[in-house]
Amino acid sequence: MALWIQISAGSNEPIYMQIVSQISEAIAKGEISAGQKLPAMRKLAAELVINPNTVARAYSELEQAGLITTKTGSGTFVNDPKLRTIDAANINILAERMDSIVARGINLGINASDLAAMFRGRVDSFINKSQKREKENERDST
Amino acid sequence: MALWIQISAGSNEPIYMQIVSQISEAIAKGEISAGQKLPAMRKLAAELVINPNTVARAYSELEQAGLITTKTGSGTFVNDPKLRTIDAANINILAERMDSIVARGINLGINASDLAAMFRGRVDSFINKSQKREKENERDST
Amino acid sequence: MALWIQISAGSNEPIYMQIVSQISEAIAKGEISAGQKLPAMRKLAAELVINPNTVARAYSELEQAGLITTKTGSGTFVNDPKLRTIDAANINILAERMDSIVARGINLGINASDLAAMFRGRVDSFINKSQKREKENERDST
Amino acid sequence: MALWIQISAGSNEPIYMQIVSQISEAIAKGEISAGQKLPAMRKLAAELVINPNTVARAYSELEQAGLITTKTGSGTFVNDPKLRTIDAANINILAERMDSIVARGINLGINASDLAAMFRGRVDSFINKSQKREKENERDST
DNA sequence: GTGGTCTAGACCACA
DNA sequence: GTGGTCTAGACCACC
Repeated sequence: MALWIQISAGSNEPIYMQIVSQISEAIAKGEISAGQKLPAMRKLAAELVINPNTVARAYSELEQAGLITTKTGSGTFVNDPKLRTIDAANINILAERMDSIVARGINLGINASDLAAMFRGRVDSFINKSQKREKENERDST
Repeated sequence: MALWIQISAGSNEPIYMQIVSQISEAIAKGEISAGQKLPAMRKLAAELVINPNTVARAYSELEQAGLITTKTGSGTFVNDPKLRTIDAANINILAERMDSIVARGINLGINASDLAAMFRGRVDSFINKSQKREKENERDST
Repeated sequence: MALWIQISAGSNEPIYMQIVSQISEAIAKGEISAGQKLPAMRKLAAELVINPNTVARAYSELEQAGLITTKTGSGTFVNDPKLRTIDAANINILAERMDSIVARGINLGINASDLAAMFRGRVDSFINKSQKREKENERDST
Repeated sequence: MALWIQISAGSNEPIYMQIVSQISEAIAKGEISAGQKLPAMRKLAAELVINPNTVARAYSELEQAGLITTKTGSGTFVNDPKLRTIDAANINILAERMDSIVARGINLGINASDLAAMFRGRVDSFINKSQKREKENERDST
């Protein structure tokens, strides 16, 4: 399995947080199963072209959250996946961020339906990329 | 009109950003109309019990976003929305922020159409508030 | 490469603006090229014997102008000029600044064609410096 | 003679300074001659829709510079017009401001000849407005 | 090491 | 009264 982690340098979200989010959500969704070995920190750092300390911090946060365990000398492994639910708190945060974007768009003079259409477009392009990636992965593993 | 701005000290979002968001949303909703004077920096700072420099920074961001104009010695005023232009750079920034939200939503396990519907809902509630506000203004001025 | 920035304390122009002007002119002339790292805020502040916040403000203005990008923890870098877009708002601001100069020149008694010629001269000298710089860079990299 | 003073609210130059510049240059050019009465401060303030204190400050600066004299109860009068020359200092300031604009334009991606053409355009539009105003003045005085 | 945010308090320029 | 600038110094987050 190739690495699905994508970091965006321009984002406000710190790099280590992007890694934490993506790994923890992948675990929650079952894309990574219990007992599976995560990529070595240095390899991951090399692949993402970031500082190894940054990956170390991400793994450390994940371990503190109880999601993974590092065994010195052999690697880092996924713990028993606790089931996650879409909780109200996360939805609320998302809604607030959406409100902020809506206000910004309206202030820029974009009308309501254009704004919604634009968002729909971003969602679609996101889905398309994901599917493309999945196909590539299938082909790679064949 | 009382002051509607509410800041939460414990939040991850910096104080000046909370002010920026709330004022720009208020402008987008029409709660503050063009030409209206914003509270004086020092007064607002005193009311929110924060440093005047923090308010100054928020106002400065709003000015650079083209939403307000400061006239030294007389105050800070909301710009005419007609003066605002939709330029490519701003659209791109908006698109990036949308992408970030989409990724977050998908990571949370929300499917694509639910996400788009949710956004559409936020836009609609935004518009409804604006229209309600307009009606009240009409009634007040009658 | 030594530090070329020179600030004059007695000037009417605020210090942070002097820094903004000098850096943005240096970028326009190609004296600093895309991807290059600017001096760290605190180091520059120490060298110019001013407060780090003043440098921070200058860098912040440059970032909002789209000329540089700051990456927390690693530094501040000059953007790729190709990423910059010519939008209507910026053109309008430029036009206003030109109008201000024209009025000033006319008030000083300079006639219209002399004024235009003078401006043309400034543009040419600007371009010449850029080209000279490019040639030096070519020779250096040979 | 109508009032030729034009103030621009959006300018960085303070209003009182704009008045000082325009009156002093008008005196230098002989558009206002010695002994002539300047408009009353309150009338000028009303016409320009600004605070009377601002006009008072401008007149006060002009008096301190020895260009005008206020006689309480009768008005403000132009002193003997000292001849002014276009001095090097002013030209240098103008050149610096031009350089700043050139850098900004180049940074925005505008090429050299477009930039010069744009400036030429602003000069022309300035001249046209002046001539139009002169014609109106002629018609008014007929 | 880097930048980001905030405070406290000062002085100035402008209307 | 208004906003604009600058300093000194603190604490935090990130790489």
